[in-house]
Amino acid sequence: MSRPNTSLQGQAVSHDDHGDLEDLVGYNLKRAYVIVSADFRSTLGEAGLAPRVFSALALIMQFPLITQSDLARKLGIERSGLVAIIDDLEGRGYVVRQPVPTDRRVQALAPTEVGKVAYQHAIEAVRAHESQLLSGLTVQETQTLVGLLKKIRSIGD
Amino acid sequence: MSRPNTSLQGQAVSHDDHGDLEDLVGYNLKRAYVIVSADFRSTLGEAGLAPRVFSALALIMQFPLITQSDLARKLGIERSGLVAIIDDLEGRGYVVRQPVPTDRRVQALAPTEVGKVAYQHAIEAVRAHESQLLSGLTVQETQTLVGLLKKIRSIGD
DNA sequence: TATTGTTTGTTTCCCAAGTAAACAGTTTGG
DNA sequence: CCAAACTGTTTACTTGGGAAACAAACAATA
Repeated sequence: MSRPNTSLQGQAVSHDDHGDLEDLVGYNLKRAYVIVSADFRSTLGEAGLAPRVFSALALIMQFPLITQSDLARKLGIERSGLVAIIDDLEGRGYVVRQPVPTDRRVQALAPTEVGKVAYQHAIEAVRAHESQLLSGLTVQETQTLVGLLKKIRSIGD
Repeated sequence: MSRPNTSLQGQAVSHDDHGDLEDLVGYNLKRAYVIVSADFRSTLGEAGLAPRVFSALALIMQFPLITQSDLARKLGIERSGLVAIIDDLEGRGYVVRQPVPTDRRVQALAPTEVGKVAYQHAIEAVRAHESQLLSGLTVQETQTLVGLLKKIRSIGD
């Protein structure tokens, strides 16, 4: 309980007082995420795609005819939550739900032509804004950051 | 529109197809945050402090007698949102709202003795779990990560 | 064939986190 | 002194997401 530090890494803990929170990965992760996602929203504007809708569209572009269940798995959310996202995309005419003859339970998700060009515009805008937001970081630093984040992501199988 | 890349950094974009999302900082940030915050919640358990409540407590420990407005500013949330958080902490007996004679609008936040020991236990548990969750990263890498995240945080003034 | 178990998309209900707007009480600056 | 600004708070709203239930469809096995 009051044993100071028996961690694997024997991290020195450096117990000054710039505050405990500043050393926690989770806290910094959240604060940084808030900033980046706010930038994302302002990029795609008022009636633009929400982050999760954009992510879904991106994965549909990458894996055309993917199933809703598979997509939910890739996104790390529940199938039930995906319904509204696909409704959104279908409502914009970016995606269609196509019946699959070989398995009448599933509906494959296919991007429309409109969806394709809309996505291209979106991804360009997002990339541009993101690289401008992160202009305080070198390309090296950004790559390092992404690499480390992926390393964390890989923990979750 | 179809201009490939006019970004400040001239990042090579490497347009293979491992998917656009994987290169976006925002996406990786979010996915990583989900994992770390899930770990946080499992650390503090069912009836434990929510992340934001923990953060508030940590800042109250660091800045005793801080004002609710100041705390909200430090946390980057609205004053209105902080009310429920302080209600939570006060309900647990970890914190008290103390009237301040010199300014009768404000109520200074002070940790109780119970709050202090509860916080010590919590921060130790959080640190232990976090360093175990991130045992796939070297100490160096973790420090680098935190440094880069702080750099992003510093963008938001 | 009939039955049992599983998967898919969906609906409905719920919850957590956070913002925006309004408000009364209280400073504070011109 | 009075208007402007600030404090904590309530209420209503939005967003992102999970849990449970369900009918339709499929798979496997008796």
